[in-house]
Amino acid sequence: MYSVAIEDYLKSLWKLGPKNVGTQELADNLDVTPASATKMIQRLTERGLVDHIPYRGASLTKKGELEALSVVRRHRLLETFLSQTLGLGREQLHDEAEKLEHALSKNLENAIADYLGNPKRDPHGHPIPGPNGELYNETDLPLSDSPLNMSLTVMQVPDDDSNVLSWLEKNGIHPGIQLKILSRDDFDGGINVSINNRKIRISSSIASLVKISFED
Amino acid sequence: MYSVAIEDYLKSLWKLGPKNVGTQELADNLDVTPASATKMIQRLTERGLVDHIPYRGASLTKKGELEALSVVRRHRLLETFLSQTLGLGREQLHDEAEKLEHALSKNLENAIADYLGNPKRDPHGHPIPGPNGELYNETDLPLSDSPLNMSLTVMQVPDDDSNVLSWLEKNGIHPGIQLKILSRDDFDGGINVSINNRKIRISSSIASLVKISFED
DNA sequence: TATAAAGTTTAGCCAAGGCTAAATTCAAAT
DNA sequence: ATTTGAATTTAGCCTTGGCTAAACTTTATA
Repeated sequence: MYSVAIEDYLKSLWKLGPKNVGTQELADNLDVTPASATKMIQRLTERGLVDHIPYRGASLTKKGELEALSVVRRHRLLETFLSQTLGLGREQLHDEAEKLEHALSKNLENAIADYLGNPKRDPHGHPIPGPNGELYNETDLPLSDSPLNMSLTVMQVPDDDSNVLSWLEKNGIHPGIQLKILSRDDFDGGINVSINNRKIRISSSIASLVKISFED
Repeated sequence: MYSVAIEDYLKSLWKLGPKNVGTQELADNLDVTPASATKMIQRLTERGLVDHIPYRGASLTKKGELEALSVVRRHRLLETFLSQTLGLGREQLHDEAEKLEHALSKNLENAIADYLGNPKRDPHGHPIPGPNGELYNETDLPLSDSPLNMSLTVMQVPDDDSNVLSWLEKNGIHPGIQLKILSRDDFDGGINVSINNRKIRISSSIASLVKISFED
């Protein structure tokens, strides 16, 4: 239905939203020039996928959002599928799914969802939109500003930075793992956590990318 | 590396080869106009993927053939993978693999081959080229001109005609099945075969698409 | 052998999606 | 209030891969 490029633009707008997204920010995210982004925004606007106020930014229409969620669903189902079947590591999943997501038919999407038992999260803990774009209420919080000395469960890690992912994996941090924040460095925001009686220091930039919940 | 269009042209040239392929035949196979095919043949020739003598036809160079075999390998590995994991029917596999094959990285190709144990044939019985384009000697013969009253093993069915495939499936004909030709209609070439004590008539056009061997 | 038909190529057009350079608009700071 | 700089848009170009219509080869037929 939609081209690879259009799907990529919608996905980026969704990731950067729901606020109005600037041309520069979008262009950076897609690795194109601002001029290219402007042109595409105009095309998407014509197709009713995007609302655009010149010089003010762009945001997805309902139609555009649904299409974006469909891409995100395919992406996350693929990650889950590749993880379960081939046992790919979390740091490999994103790039592969990024390519395959545009070539996944509705049929195959359904077959995979079925095979996996309609999972609610992918291997990074990111919620998988339902077949009609349903996305359940997100309540996970950044590890960076969670309270000390509570038992926390890691719920989400980033999916698109394989360096960060490799570091997290090496230190045993992934969805499902329990940890406790022992102390916080007031200057740089870094935290000391304990995982299975090991102590690890996590920089604030990484900690802000890890989401936790208080449940276990 | 190569675009979807280029990969499709190489694959078609490979399927229609190894003889010189006419512009019309190629265009028909790809559902484009002859003029478009001509232009692409010229581009492929410039890239050293194709040899072209104007008005006489085109054929793959060694480089082009290797690239084509790489696409075919991805296609057949994907068919095998989707069949094994998701249990898709033979008549669904081709179209899905057709889309995904262009988005499959070398890494994923290897992971899938590994997972499957480096299979030599796909679910239609078609040989899967090796990672460097190795294709083992093809000795299977068309069912249409096989001898009567011998125990034959079905080795290959077509992959790209879901109607034919559905008919074959409905009649229990797929790779691995044993059958015997009871008689042949001298006028239209249709044959009467017995499969598990059932008698079935197979038209000559379908019989020419089914390949058999004498081994069991 | 001359001509018609079939197949192929060329010419010129189009849309998508990039780019650079120049013009425009908005916002921030004098 | 003006100016300056950053962000955005426009203008114009490029490549890819389609298309149609017209020209050109080759092959088949009369």
